[in-house]
Amino acid sequence: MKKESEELVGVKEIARRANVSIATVDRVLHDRPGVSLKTKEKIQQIIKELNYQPNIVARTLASRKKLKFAILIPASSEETSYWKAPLDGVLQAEQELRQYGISVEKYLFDQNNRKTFLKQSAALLHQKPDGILLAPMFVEESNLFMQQCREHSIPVVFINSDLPGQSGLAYVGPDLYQSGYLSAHLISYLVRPADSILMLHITRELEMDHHLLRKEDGFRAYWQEQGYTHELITMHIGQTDPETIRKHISRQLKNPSIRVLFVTNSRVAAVAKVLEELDRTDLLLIGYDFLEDSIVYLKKNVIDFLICQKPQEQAYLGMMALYDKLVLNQPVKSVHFMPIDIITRENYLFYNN
Amino acid sequence: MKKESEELVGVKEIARRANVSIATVDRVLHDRPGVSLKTKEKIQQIIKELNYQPNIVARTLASRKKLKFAILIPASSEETSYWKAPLDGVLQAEQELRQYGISVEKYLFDQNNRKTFLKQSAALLHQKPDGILLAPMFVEESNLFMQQCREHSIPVVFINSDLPGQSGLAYVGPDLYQSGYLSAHLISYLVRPADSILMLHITRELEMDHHLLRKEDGFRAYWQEQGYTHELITMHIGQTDPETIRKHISRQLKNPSIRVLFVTNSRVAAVAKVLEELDRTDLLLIGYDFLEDSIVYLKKNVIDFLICQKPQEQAYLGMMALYDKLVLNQPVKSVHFMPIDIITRENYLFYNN
DNA sequence: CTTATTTTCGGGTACGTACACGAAATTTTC
DNA sequence: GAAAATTTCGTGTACGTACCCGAAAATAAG
Repeated sequence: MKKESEELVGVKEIARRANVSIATVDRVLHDRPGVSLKTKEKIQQIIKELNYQPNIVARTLASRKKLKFAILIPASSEETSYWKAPLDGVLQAEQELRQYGISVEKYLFDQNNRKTFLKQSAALLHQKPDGILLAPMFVEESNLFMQQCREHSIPVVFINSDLPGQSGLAYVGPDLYQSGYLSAHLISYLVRPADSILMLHITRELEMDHHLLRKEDGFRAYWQEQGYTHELITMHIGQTDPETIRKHISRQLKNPSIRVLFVTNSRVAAVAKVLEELDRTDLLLIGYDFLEDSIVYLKKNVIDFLICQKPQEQAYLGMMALYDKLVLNQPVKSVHFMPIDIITRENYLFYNN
Repeated sequence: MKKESEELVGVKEIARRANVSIATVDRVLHDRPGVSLKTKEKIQQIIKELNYQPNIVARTLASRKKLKFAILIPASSEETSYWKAPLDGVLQAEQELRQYGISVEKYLFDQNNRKTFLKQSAALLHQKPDGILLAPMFVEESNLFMQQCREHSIPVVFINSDLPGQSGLAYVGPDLYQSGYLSAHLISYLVRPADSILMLHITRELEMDHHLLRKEDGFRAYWQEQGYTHELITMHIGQTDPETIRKHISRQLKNPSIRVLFVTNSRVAAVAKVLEELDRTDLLLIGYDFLEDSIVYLKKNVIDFLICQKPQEQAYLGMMALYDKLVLNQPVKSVHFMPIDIITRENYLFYNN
């Protein structure tokens, strides 16, 4: 608890006290060679005494070396435009960071194709960026990637989902468990005693996206805590084309007790389309993310609730965390959970994705 | 959607194109006199064409005029040390903002005394700060204060509670309604069919802190939605000394059906003390805020849940919102809700206030 | 038309740090 | 011992903007 109220001192004052030039002080500050051990120690002593804090503004202005950030996230696709929002957040951050001399390299991969992840991650590392924003969709591949980042001491910020057991610089995204838990809570209002619930993981990756499973965990935890006895049918649809989805769902709906469908990602729009075609809009449908397609069905009463987690802000804040760390040299919150927003046809107009 | 990818241009480039000196360009940029209408228009035209964005870093470094922020929040008191956390957040922000040449004037008032608010707010305005962080504890007085701020065009950020019907620059704090709603949800797990619930507003101000009432609204909304029929006893204790609190509570506890106590602010510690003295720690107690006193009772099992809303971060983020607006000239989120954290004796050790 | 006044403008320095370059001091070499 | 090599250090400029001060141009006053 030493007093922080010392007047702002600069290199000039340090140089004056040490009877050297500011260039020498600067060399010590950056641990550059060309300073005798004796004067180096003297200067370090004075720096400590004065609790010198470099002026970041001046440093940024004068600094020649420009930082380079890189992002590695899925591309927005036909299947889902979800990833457009995070990309927008990145662009917003890029806009603001440009005047600090920071450039942003964008590497997008196909979230249904691990190979593209590997390829893009290799290309990214080849650029030797100073900081990375990563959506770790594939656990194994991401772990390998993190390994390499650690070797190059490049800080990594996760968004959208965490990487279990990996310590990046920070995670900015939903509390997936809570998110599933909350969905369960919502659904508990809608469900009647004898109803069954169909939980749908729609993703092409065989080893299901780990974050979907964490949502399921949260969901089941709530259900168990409440002691509910409704039948809970989990289903993984590995093909994401409309026909396959339609086929699987219509088969399941032969079970007349199913009255609630819970889709664990943004593919809820595809399910809504199917329900509409099957003329089963009487079913209750809950899913994720604020996509245009989904909003259409929300308006039409096919989708009942959407749960959103500010994807754009996730990416924006993730980029800013890199800036805080690498430019301002500030400590960064290691976990930043986004709010869990509930969207209905009553409030979607006011929602800010 | 014009492309933003233009190279970064500075005043120098503008001056070159306009065949004038950078000083003249600067005068136009700051709307200072001494430029003929003709050249002024020419320069403005070029500025627009180039989509010139001033370099904030250089601007901050060169700027002579230092910004002054001011805060107007309750002082930490004997009654509750709650307000220590927001003050810490302010200090943290001050530390970071100092190198941008920003100073922070602190005005603290007694949250039990409207007069001190008036006095301090007058003193504050006399300083003519460039931005204000306000905890609007007293509705009427705060409205008056906001009026004056508007006249001087000083942006104001609210923390802790919003000011209904007033439009400040931003609000950073809890969603009070949701907070009460969540409390109700928590309590619904604890309560048994025949139990009564005692809701306690402990505050000296006659017109109860409006934010307590909003918590009550949220609470009652949940209760109603669920169709619960438990007796819900609301009580306002206007004296905050231990004896009065003890007297009121022990009187109420004559009612044997009361099994759950919900305290709508940090005075839950005082209630816990009473329950301990009365040897009624069997009662369930839920309250607000992560204060040392309360944690003691949480550990001792007298308090069952605490609900916290990151008071330190509220203030920190509020200050940074002023910085974003006034220095970076960036748009600011008008509402920033804090997470609603649930603290128990199992997880309090890991909580970051 | 000359002088005084006002308007318009440019040169130059400052902000605090980074770093190139060359000068001075020291050490090494023969 | 001097010359060469090396180490150590200071001077000066740059980053992009703000703003002082004085010069030049335009206008007004006599």
